[in-house]
Amino acid sequence: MLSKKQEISNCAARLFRKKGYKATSMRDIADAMDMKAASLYNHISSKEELFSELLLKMAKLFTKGMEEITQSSLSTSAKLERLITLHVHLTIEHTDAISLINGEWVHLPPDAMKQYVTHRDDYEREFRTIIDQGKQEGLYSDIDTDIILFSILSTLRTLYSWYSKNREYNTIELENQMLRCLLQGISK
Amino acid sequence: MLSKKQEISNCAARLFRKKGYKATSMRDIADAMDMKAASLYNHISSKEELFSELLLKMAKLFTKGMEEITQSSLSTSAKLERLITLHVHLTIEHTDAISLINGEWVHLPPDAMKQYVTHRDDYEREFRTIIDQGKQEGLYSDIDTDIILFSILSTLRTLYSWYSKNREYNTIELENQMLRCLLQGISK
DNA sequence: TTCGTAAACTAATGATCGTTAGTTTTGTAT
DNA sequence: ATACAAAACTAACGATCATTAGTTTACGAA
Repeated sequence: MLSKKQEISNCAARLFRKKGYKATSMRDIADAMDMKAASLYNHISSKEELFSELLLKMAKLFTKGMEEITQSSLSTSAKLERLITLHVHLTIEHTDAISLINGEWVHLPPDAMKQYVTHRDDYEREFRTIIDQGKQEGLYSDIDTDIILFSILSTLRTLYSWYSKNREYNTIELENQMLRCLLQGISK
Repeated sequence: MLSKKQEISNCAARLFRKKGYKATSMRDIADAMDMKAASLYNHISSKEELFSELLLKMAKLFTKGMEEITQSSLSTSAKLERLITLHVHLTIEHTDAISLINGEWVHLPPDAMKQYVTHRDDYEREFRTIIDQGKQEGLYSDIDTDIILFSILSTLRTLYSWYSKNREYNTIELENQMLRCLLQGISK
């Protein structure tokens, strides 16, 4: 049984994704919850906080996943593979909330924005370190590290969109295809 | 010398990208143009139309580029390469406007939305056809065509973001790196 | 049954939004 | 200089927004 606050949060995530944060009114959320807008404030403190908590929760999940991977004794190539499956899993479990990390994060209030950007920059820096390490080990081609990073991340960050239209896809098979596509490329 | 309307359009694109369509007020645009909001209406007819024209202009540029490629006598692999360089060129020339195609298009009014989605779906269908053709010719691996398409498109559609932080990057070198990254993958 | 609290409601507030009406300024052609 | 149109301005409109205040309802513990 989900708490009412959690229900509201899930509901808001779905609407924020569909209509955007600014275009989603508290009345929209209330309607979807079958309540009046004012009643929402018995459970949440503001629209901004509702939104910030959603995004920061996702940022922390990524940070935590990254920590576990970097602190492991896995090989470099296995670390990169784990990063990819981390994205796949979080996408499947939090499809709506994860959709907000691409564009809607700009609507974060200043304080949450700072925290969010810190999480994001840290994450990208550690991701880049793993790619660089792999290049040093001779695993990867000499394409610009930033381009590799951007290419992989943009695919992983947009996966929610593709997944929403292909929910029946087998999870393990999806992981497998993503790994092949991102690591080996499409050419034979 | 740009027309005032074109100046407003460029200005709006920049603000829509930075703050989002809904969060950008006519007063914001007017401030950036050093005018009063009401004066904008001597040049444009509404905020919605300003936005719709921006997005439909981009959609049509992609449709036109795709037409030229599919109707050419290039080899399948050359067609795919041309598609990638088409994205690179349009990204460089219309960085702000192109940023709107990822998420902000949901704010299009119904009529423009229909046109936009038609352009987009047509484009993706033709893109998919080229990938399938390449697979038949034995050029590409047997990864799910939809996953290949989604992976390439999400990278190309997010290029504007990376390019904004790396404007000094040599265009030809950028194209080259994108081609290698998207076609051959990162593994050695 | 009664009491107390959690959570719903109605109603209203001030702010901001896109847009219009009406007026004044600016610049150009005669 | 005069006339005219383009384009700026001020002021205001009705709508919608997030949020608050005050009130009523629902419900479990005593």
